[in-house]
Amino acid sequence: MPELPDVEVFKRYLDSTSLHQDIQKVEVENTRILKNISARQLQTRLKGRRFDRTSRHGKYLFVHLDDGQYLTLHFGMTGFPRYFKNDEKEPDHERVKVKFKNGYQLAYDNQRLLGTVKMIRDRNRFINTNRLGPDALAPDFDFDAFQECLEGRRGMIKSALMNQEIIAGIGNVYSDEILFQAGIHPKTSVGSLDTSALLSLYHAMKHVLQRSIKANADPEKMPAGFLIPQRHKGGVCPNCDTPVEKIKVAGRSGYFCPACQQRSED
DNA sequence: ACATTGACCTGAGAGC
DNA sequence: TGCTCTCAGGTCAATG
Repeated sequence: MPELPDVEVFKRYLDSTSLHQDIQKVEVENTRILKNISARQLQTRLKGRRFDRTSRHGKYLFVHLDDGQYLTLHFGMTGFPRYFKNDEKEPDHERVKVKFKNGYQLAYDNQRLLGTVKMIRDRNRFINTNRLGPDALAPDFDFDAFQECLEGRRGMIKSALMNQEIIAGIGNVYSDEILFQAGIHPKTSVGSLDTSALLSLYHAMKHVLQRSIKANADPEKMPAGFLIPQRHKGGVCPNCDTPVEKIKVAGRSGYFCPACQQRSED
């Protein structure tokens, strides 16, 4: 699902396909995906412009326009971008198409309609009003900042990792992987983690996210020793072959290895 | 102020 | 075959 590594891969995809081209027109197939803007307004604000560069914060992708605006994309659970020639076969669930003068288009595909396409003028304001925490991979998000974010939290660590107000970018799948690499049970309460546990959690977070981007966020290309390819019924721990267990944490299905991720007293 | 739960949304897959 | 049920999971509003 589009979490930080997936969105980073999308970002690089846009960088290598969609920058510096004149936008000819915009077609909106489903307006539900648009949040603060009508289809007509979106067209007006994009037509004749170009994409200069992109940036990412957590699971949000910002496409910087040449006039200072930002096309802001969130992919929900099933969203992805695709750049292709106008006469090629379209993806199944195109919601918004940005057509360039060169005969190609950038399509926003999203089966389940839970994502958003917005136009904004102030990136920092957007991050503040949406109460997004620091991006998990931001260089200045160091261990001290990480520790500070989790201070005073009472819930379960898996929920905290997935909370975008605390840290931006981690969702259900990668929170499982991070906890697995750190050897921490998903239901461990945040307050019961000591400094050494927090330290291994922090390093696991950075390592898992960076390594996953390198693997193109593709489960089949994940390094040996990753849990992600085993996140299903019948999966086994890559370290000890113990069958993985599935539990509900805050309404989400979490997978973990009951042998490698023992629950400490809390 | 914080944590948890249910609704939103669509299609795949299970079970009968 | 075809129907119904469950599940997937990011976010937000409602509730605890």
